Amino acid sequence: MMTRLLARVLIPMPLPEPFDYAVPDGVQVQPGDHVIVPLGQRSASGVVWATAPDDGSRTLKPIEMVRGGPRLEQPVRDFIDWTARYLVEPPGIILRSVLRSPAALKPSPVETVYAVTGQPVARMTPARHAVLAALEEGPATAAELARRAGVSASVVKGLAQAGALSAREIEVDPPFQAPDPNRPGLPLTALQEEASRTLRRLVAAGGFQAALIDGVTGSGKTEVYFEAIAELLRREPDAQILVLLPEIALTQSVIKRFSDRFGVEPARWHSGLSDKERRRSWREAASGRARIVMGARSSIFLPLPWLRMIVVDEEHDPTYKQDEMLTYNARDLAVARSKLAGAVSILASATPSLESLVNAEAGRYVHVRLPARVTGSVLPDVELLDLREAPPEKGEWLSEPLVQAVADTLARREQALLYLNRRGFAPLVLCKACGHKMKSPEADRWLVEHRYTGRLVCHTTGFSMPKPKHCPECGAEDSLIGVGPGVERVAEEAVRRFPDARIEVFSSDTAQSGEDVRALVERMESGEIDILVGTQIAAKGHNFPHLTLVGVVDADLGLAGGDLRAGERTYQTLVQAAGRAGRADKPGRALLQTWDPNHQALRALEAGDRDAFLTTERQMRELLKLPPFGRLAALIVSAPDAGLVDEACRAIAKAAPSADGVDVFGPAEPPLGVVRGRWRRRFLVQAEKSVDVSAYMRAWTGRFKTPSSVRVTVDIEPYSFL
DNA sequence: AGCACGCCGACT
DNA sequence: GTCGGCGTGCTC
Repeated sequence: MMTRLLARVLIPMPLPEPFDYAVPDGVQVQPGDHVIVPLGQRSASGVVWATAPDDGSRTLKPIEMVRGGPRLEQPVRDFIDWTARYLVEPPGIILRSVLRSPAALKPSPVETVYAVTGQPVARMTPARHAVLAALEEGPATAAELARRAGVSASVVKGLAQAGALSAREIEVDPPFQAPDPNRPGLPLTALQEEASRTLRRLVAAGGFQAALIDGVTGSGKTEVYFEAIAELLRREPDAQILVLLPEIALTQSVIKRFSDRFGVEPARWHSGLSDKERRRSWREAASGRARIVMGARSSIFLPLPWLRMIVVDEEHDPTYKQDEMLTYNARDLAVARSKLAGAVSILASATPSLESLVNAEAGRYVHVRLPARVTGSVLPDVELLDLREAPPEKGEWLSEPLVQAVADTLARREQALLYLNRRGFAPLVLCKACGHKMKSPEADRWLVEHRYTGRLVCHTTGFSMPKPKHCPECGAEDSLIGVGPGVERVAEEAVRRFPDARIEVFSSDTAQSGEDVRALVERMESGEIDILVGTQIAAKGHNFPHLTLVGVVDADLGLAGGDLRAGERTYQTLVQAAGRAGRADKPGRALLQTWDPNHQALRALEAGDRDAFLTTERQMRELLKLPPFGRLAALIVSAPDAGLVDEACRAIAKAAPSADGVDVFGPAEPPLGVVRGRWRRRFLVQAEKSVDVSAYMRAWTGRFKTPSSVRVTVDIEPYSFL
């Protein structure tokens, strides 16, 4: 008597748990298999999570069919389960993040390509000749050859029939080549060699290990973790390695360095991939054939069955934290995933997060320090410019000492960067007649004036409108004026001050694609630009050999506000911006304009004393039991009107479980009180380190019900909270 | 997430 | 009289 089986199937939808289905006779399924199952009135795709004997106590619908495609292996399924619990989400939501390319479950489509056989052609015609000439560029499909030769595809077929061409089936999405760990890398300095030896030992030890590479900009962190990758590939040629990078703009240079070191292109993964690239990367990753994947934060969800190492480059970068759709921090998930898979985690940064530093100090992470710059040049001199002593003219933003420093730099035929983390022309537009402030219709935010496009733009929602001629409040004509500086206005001032200099603006508005960024970076490298006025995007990872002066227009920006990490983030950004100056053989200078020259973060930067800054920052967090010395979570409630959200919040507040070592604050109005027509409120949960906040949030969200128009989301370890 | 069911307003 | 709005609930 054969015992019947049931399969627990996880469906990529917000269902609370996997659903049970009968396994039909003669059908074989294993955990990880992709299946089609009936769900209500329709069919859904899902993944077998477990199988068990079916005792027949319930009538189950049968599995409709087993699909092919790379099975989701145990470590991947464990990661999905763990992440769902940690983020307080239904597991199906995490599965949906993993199955980002449904087309990749099918094998790659094939196409027929033709190559010359060398056999002489009996009847040569001009058309046939053209095709043979076109083949000098290499084998191609009939359609492609016909296009190249300007003839019809039947000429190609005819040549194949005559034996002059051979036909071969190839995969449209070809596998990635295996990287070669034994190619010589760049020569390492003694310090890099020592760091790389530490990491190689870590790899050799096997199992879960975490390391923090803590090295100043230009110290060669990349080369050091490349050696750890090489060591792993020498030991386990089938191992998979995931390299997380903060954003696409940066991946170009790192990918190039990777290709130079390992002789092949890595698989790539980010939101900008075409369907075809996405399908190829996903399939190759999931099948285990792609050894190296380099990608943005969402690649933490790729199904990598033989994952042995995760590198998180620029681990402190706030873009690892995603706040839309699913709220997660890819860096935290990376460490957890390594632990589950018995893999190595390598976090790298010039300005590590306090969380990682504390982990390193406590011995949970191996601390690898790289103090020197590879090129031998030192970090720039950092000087604070006290704006109280030398205030700029009204309506201007560059103080006299900064202007003088730029002039000196230009006189030496070197380059200057003016850094201001504000896009557009002016961050606020108000009516000089009535004082009305132009606000976004969908969010409680100021509209930013963009003069290049002549529009007012909301940087939160993307809303934009032409700048109106009349004030919408009082009707006064031409009364709307931009207040405060953005990069466009600073560039305008720079043009006024330095009419002969070649000045360009570098922001996400002027460089929208990776292509634009590359072109701008090239112009800067080749010396076609004298003064670059840039936002955050200009402060990251580019190597400009002739850049010797960085002027930070507003070093105070970002120090205000109730963000826990504001000081840390400002410090990190300023170190990065300052680190742009003087990379090759020329020493650099960084001038920071500030109204508050006694601020700790700025003083520490001026003294080049990271430890002093970190020590006070650390003490503050320890005292207040904030991360990493305590835990935080937020509960965000939103609804289409204010009354509804307040009513829901009253019920939610009442449902908060009381627990030892847990304090609940709120509801408060978050910085973005209204987003896309939805009113928002936020509860903040502060707990002791030993408390499982995810479990607490799960218990809480299970204890109230809200109408369908009210949305409740959980944010574990929120980044900004006010 | 989808999809059905259900209970109230303006239409051939 | 019905068509259709979207609020509520269920899907193994």
